[in-house]
Amino acid sequence: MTGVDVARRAGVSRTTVSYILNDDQTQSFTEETRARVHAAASELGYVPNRAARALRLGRSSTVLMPLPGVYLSPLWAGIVDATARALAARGHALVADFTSYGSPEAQVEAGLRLQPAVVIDTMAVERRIITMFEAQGALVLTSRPSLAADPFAEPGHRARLMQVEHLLARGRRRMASIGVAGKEDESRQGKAIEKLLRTRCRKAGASFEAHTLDPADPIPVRALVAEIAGRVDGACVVNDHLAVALVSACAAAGLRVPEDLAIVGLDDHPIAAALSPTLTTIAWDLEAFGATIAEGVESALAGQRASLGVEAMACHVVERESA
Amino acid sequence: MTGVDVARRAGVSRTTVSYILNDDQTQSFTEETRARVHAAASELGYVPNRAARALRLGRSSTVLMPLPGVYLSPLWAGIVDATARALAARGHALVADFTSYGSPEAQVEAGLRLQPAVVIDTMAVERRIITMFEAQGALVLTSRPSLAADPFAEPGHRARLMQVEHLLARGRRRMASIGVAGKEDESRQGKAIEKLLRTRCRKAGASFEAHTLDPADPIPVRALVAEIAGRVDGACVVNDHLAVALVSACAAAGLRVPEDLAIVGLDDHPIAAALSPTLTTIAWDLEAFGATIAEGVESALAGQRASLGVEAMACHVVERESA
DNA sequence: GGCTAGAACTGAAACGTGTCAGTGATCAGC
DNA sequence: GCTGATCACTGACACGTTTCAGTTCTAGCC
Repeated sequence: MTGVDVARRAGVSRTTVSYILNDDQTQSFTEETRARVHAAASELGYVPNRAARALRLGRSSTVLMPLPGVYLSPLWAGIVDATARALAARGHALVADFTSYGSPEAQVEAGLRLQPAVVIDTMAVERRIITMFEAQGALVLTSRPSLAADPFAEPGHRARLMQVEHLLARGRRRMASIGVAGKEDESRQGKAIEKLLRTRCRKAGASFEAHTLDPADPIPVRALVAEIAGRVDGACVVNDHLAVALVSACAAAGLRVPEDLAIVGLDDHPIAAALSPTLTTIAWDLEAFGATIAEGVESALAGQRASLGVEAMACHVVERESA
Repeated sequence: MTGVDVARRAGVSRTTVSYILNDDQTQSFTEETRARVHAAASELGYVPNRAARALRLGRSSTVLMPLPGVYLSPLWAGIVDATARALAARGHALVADFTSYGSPEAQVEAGLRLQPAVVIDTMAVERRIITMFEAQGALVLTSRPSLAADPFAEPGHRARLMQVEHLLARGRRRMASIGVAGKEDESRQGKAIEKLLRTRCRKAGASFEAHTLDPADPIPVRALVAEIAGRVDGACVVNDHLAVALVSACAAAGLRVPEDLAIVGLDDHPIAAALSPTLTTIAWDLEAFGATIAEGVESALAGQRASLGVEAMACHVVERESA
């Protein structure tokens, strides 16, 4: 089923078919011709050949999202899900590459093999990878500039603050923030968030302490529980993965949740709802985020150097048993 | 950088470049010409245009793996990771589609938009979706036939059996199997596995009972713990998600793990290692699996109706604190 | 020397699009 | 009644690749 078949069926030239199906505004056709072409196309189940179109236009309709190493988090799966649907509605195909090819070079090579029209930089990957994509001539849509402009618009900050607000509203006044001991980028972010939360606690007359942990190792989590038991009554944790480990360590240490220690997680990981006690957490509203990315892709393709407005990523408290 | 540039630089025709770079066995060239062409290609950093090649060949080099709704499991991320790397080594690009488009129709439409050379049926999606891909003319590589031929070669069976063996070896003689209340396909599999485990327990002189749960709801997990407390001393759970919920419910009920109840999970979810007590589980060896899929893709493209030998997916016990 | 076989290479035609540069009508304006 | 503009539509080319069907040249054979 090609454009020729549609043209023959509608009794027009292939050129006409192309103009009409692409809704070219510079051309004019009678309403009757338009209808005939559309009818013929849908009767024949015509779908434009992707390869031919890409060849002619010099770019594919593929949008690439490199995300190596973040697959542990259902949050990212949710982001990808929402983005893919928003892009699909506009005729683009999102390819999320979670694969860990080993080296950044291999990652970029594998990504470039798809010859994507746009590469989305979600800040989840090393900056170096993005730079390499740009060096190879890929069109990159980034969220970094807007973050630099106003770091506190960053969703991570708002979500963590929401945790503290929830704990304060529940009467907790001896607060701890628990993060992961991460890479440079993350820990810089971590410092900024810590400062934000500390300020908020001080304003509320609450004490505040910050801790960082290696999420792969349960031993420090247990040590932390022993350390803060009795001293702290509210903990906001950087993600649900770590929060689950914390809840579990509390149970093992005989610390009651939420009576002795209220715990709020982040991301609404599916396991959070299955835990005993069930985990109170912050969930993301991803639909709007996906739509924002799709818009960014459109304007990037239109030639404007657009950046992502991640401010659009809202969140809300999911109140369960742990806080 | 096109084939024309390479040809000009090497002083040969475009045709020659194509034959040599594709290593066409039906043509002959002097070693010297071959070397010149390869040199020119690498000096210019020539990469064949994917769209042009797809247009000419009538198929892309994209391999699609539809996986809607399984993103909760890091297991699948691991499978995709291994498969993508194996395929990348052979010049294919794997696209794993985790997106939940709502309807199977939308899923298939989005998948077809990529015009993949091969669609991989991993049994994670509804059979109906696969049928629709086939109806649209896609080349489907399936693992179902081989399973039908010998269901007990299926990895799920071997892994569950391994759980029971581990518990038996630890002296447990009052066994429970805990699965999820799932869809038709899964529950049929569930019955087969249940039978297998029951037989094994009987042979060892151990008691056996089977339970199924809704993984999204913690209440039945707690009810189950209350029910089996004191009666059962070993539990093998269908996945780590549910196993984490179980460990957590035991702690809340005051049941000691592993002393009162030993628990073995499945999949080696990253949270399993962070729990208190850490979760003993079964981990998959995914590298070989990825290679098997890549081979299947090659032979499917070569025209042989190949099926996947999922028997290649081996597994092993990861012994931690819970059993 | 004439003939064939093969080696080494090339010209040209597709694959299905998008789009520029037309073409023949019709129509308003003077 | 001519001109120029507008409408409705089309012919033909280009995108970069693969591959069929040659073409030239050399070597081997009787």
